[in-house]
Amino acid sequence: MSYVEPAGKECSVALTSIGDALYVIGGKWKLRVILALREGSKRFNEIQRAIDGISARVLSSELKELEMNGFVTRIVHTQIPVVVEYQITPYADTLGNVLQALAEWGATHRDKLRRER
Amino acid sequence: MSYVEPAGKECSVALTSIGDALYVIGGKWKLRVILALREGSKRFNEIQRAIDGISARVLSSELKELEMNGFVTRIVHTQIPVVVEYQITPYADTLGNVLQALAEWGATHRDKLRRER
DNA sequence: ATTAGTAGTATACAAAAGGTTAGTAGTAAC
DNA sequence: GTTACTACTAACCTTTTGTATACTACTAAT
Repeated sequence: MSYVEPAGKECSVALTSIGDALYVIGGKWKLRVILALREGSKRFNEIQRAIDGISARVLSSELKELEMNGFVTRIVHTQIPVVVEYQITPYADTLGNVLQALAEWGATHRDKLRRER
Repeated sequence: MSYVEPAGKECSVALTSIGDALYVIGGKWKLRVILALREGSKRFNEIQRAIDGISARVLSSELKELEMNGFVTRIVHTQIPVVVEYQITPYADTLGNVLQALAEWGATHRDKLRRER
């Protein structure tokens, strides 16, 4: 019973990797912001209008985290008034496979739910 | 400025699919439980011992949700004492691509973080 | 002078997620 | 008789996450 399985190591590596991934892109808004910016750079209020239901406070903190994690660049144009532009980075594109796998699985899952009721 | 982009529809479909996926497998423990059961069926306390830090209360609710979503089967052996076995279903295996994409991206992300500091 | 737009921040609150502790009911070993 | 195991559950607490509302400070148009 105090036996440790040999296959456990690879599995736990995968597990922490998955944990890292979900830590960074998990939550209610992160992927929405990334997807909104995939259409092109946007300013703060433009993003807020593009994402239904997000408040300024939450958007602000999401953008900060996304910037910290290297998904988004904040570009300040010192005009009058000051305009701030948010742009996704090439690093955000490395999420392509993840987004595709999630989108595909989510779609088939939704189909399954519809068939079941 | 009140322009609505043509590519918006496909994108929002992907978005809701991703939302559905994260709704079901998101959170701190869901994937851990699934991965723990991938090694083989386990009883309640065995799962709890296999997953470091999960409490009985949380494990219980995670298992209920996983069962509701068709990822896990609950098998009651009416012995003395009553033994309950949890088993993943074939449907849980459809998550293969998602898990792989997440694990791969998470690993490269972690490498990137290590290189940066 | 009022309204609207720029990009947020401050404060307070509500809801959801997760954690801690203790307890149930039964059996079996020491 | 005390401890430990089976599989949980109830009550309560904390942390995280999200919402609502108001506010700053500046400019430009009406």
